[in-house]
Amino acid sequence: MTSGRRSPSQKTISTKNGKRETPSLKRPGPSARERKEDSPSGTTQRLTEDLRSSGIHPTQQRLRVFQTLTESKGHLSAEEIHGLIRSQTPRIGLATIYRTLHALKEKGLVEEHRFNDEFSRYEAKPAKHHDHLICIECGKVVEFDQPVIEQLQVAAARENHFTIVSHRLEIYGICESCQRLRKEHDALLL
Amino acid sequence: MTSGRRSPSQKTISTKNGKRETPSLKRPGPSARERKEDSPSGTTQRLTEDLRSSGIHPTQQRLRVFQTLTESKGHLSAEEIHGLIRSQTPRIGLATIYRTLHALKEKGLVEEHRFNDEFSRYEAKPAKHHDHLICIECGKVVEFDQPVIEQLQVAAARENHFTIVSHRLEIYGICESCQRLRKEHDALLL
DNA sequence: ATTTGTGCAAACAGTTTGCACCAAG
DNA sequence: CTTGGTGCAAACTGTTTGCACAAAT
Repeated sequence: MTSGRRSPSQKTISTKNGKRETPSLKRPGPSARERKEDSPSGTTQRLTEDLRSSGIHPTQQRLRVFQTLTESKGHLSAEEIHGLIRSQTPRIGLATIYRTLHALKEKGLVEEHRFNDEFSRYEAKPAKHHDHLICIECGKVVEFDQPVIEQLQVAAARENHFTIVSHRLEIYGICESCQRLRKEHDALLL
Repeated sequence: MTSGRRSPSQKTISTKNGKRETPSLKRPGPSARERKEDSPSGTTQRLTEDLRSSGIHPTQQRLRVFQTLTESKGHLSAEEIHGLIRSQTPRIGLATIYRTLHALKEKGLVEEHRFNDEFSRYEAKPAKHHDHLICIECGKVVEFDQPVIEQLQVAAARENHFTIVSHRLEIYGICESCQRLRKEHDALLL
């Protein structure tokens, strides 16, 4: 009971509505390739180049996904990314988001996280590795890094004859504002 | 394409077979409460007590789940637990496994893990916290503990004004035998 | 008789896939 | 024309839930 599965979408969209009625209104603009949209000028170019040099053909959609991840510095779910992009470019499929994320992840351009036991969240891979502090009340995620951890893991791995590929340290706790909320709440009960 | 989703069950059992045909063969034995089965003598008693003192009414099924987790020291998925129990006690539902795991987790008797990005795996909560070393080739999990990590996380949390509740450190790498396999494989290519 | 737990099947939610169509070389 | 990418809907998979029945008090 009270199984709190915070879901990004409230309900499954009843898949019974538009059954390929008008496959026409696909491309409103012109060639649709040189459009820079309304993003900060040079940024798009750089991202495009990043994709290309990673062997990912930079289509509009892929660029949008990558861009969304780099701009909003948070840890977004696939559906959140979908929603954000959709608000500007209506016709993009969730499947494309997933396919793109898969490719980006494979090429090392994004990282996938599964905090607590929720669905996957993605972030553009940062220059230097960092770990996460997650609030179990509100879900807030704070990044931090502790270079010493790197050495510790080497020791642990060596003892067990493992070759390290990566690591993941997540600290679960209660953030400052939630602590405050708790205190207020407790005060009311006394 | 090569989307490696290692699944504990190959296929969904086509839910079209037994539609409540014979709700009879439920309880083969006698009162079915005092049965110790074939487990090491005193063990069952202790586990029963553990459950009871945690406020979980110790039914046959719950006991079985808990017992399976404590005996097989590994990190089992719900379906694996189901399979193991089923081989001795045919009629137990997967839903019961999940409900029990949920209860056990809530009471702090088991821990849930989601290594890599697979399904959940469970382990009986050990006396002292430990972390995991996971082989990305074969999925083997080795436990280790690094008491120093405890201090580091305290520091990281304090800086960010978090109250620590728990942490999770997973190191992904390649285990000894898989390293050997790789070398052999590489040798063949030269 | 009341309460609690269970098995089963159906529902869910996140993710993946099959396919017809679109877009670029 | 060929190749690869996309949108859509359907399939899949791990997990949860509704419900009728069973077990224990």
